[in-house]
Amino acid sequence: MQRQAARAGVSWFAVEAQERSVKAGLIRPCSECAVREYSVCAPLDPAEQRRFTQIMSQVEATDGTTIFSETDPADHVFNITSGAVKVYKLMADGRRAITGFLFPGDFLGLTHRESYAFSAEALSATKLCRFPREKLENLLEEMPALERRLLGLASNELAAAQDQILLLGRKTAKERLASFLILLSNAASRHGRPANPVDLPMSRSDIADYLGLTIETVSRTFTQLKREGIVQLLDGNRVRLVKIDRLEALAGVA
Amino acid sequence: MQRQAARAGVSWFAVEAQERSVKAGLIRPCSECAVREYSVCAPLDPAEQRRFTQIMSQVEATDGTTIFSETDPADHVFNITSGAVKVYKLMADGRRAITGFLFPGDFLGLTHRESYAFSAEALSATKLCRFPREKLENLLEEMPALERRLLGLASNELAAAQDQILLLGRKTAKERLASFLILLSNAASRHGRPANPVDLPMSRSDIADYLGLTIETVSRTFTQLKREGIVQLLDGNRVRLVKIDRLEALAGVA
DNA sequence: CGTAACGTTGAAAAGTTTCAACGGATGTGG
DNA sequence: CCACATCCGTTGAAACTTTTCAACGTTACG
Repeated sequence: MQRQAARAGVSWFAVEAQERSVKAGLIRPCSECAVREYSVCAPLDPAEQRRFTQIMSQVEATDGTTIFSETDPADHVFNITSGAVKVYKLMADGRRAITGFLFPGDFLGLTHRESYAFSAEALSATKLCRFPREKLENLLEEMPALERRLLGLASNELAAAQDQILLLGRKTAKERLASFLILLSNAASRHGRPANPVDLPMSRSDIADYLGLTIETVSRTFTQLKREGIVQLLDGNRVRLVKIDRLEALAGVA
Repeated sequence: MQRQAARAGVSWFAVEAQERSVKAGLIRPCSECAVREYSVCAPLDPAEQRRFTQIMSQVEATDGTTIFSETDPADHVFNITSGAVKVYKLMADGRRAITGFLFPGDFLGLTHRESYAFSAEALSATKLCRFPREKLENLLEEMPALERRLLGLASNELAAAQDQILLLGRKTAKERLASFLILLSNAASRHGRPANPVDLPMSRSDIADYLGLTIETVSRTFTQLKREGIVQLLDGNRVRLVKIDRLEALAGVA
């Protein structure tokens, strides 16, 4: 009856991220923030890009730092510059579902609600660009191209969420893990990192809460894939995908 | 190993929905389409609303009609006028996950991809307003207020998807059904329909594929809730929520 | 009125979880 | 520098929830 609650201690302390307000004269080129690098403001002209970067400040979070909690007022939108972030929802008894992992270039906190309905925590040392929501919305009124871009990002997130719903609703543990490894591999190559020995910056507990399983099942399924020669577990939390076709078949070509 | 495949025959035949192209002189007031009624074009002035309705045509679908399939090119966006729609994804072996149920006022098919990555099927007699995607996008360039509205809708959909991820990843069968009944009840009242004897326009099979369960488990869980006096099963596929506080507790106040 | 589709119920089977123990890595304090 | 505690991942065995297989009753419909 009582399902497993999150075992990892959850960091509830407030954000302690360093904040360095960016003076007009000190704004680094856009590549400092992920905004240009990942073509978020590609549709903008230089003057617009400048206005965009002027309302932003930079924030840092170390491993385990809570960036915001579900109940916090949704005052800011973030764009990840470096590092990795997990996004999750909690139940009253501590059960947790990780709804996604975010990497450089991804937006975080886009919502039209009073409060974020989810929490975000850094997986590793992470840098983010932070935009006051109100100022961003004012800017969007003048820059429809940027708004279109955000709408596109939101629709991609929605497609990813639907894939996750299929995974959680209908896939076996083995299929879930296979899907996860392929997802991570694709995300890595999309961000210019090695796709094959894929890096797992998150713990088994995080993987379990992402796949709707327990850490034991995740562990057992890893060893199962290993025994079948489908993957190799390397040190440094990396996994070599040996039989990618087998993995893809298991994942249902996700 | 082999999980249950969808048992219901899936309609793969092409859309046979009647299409009545709307001549300029014949455009009914916006209330005919859900656009004004649900304030989609509230931010628009009358002239803009008129342009908006001019690119739209009306489509009807009967119970079980496939509106589009996952592989279809994403040429149109729909807005539901009346009826109900289920949105789902299929695996190669027929396993199915219903990612959502849509009701009048909801948008359908908003994506920035080549093809819809999901299928949509009418649950009952349904009327939709159909917008050619290209024309809609052209219009959006001139009407940023409408775009902001769509972004808001997308972010709501995303929040709903995350709730569903928590449900599928971490809730028990009983909690899932409780969450589902409360969700339907809230959706009904939001659309001006009775909230308490809540109407279930979908089959047990649909509910099962939405909750990541089997039809048998859904059925057993219904009788369990009935035995505990939490709900009453009425005829006409309606359910009376007797102990709403118990239901909400089970759902985790979703 | 018969047939098919849908929903319910029972019993056995399966997959996953829970409980428990162990090993390795990491970090801290004596 | 080592003893010790802690955290994380792995593995085993039992327990449990849900699924699978099967049968039956009801409803809808030709």
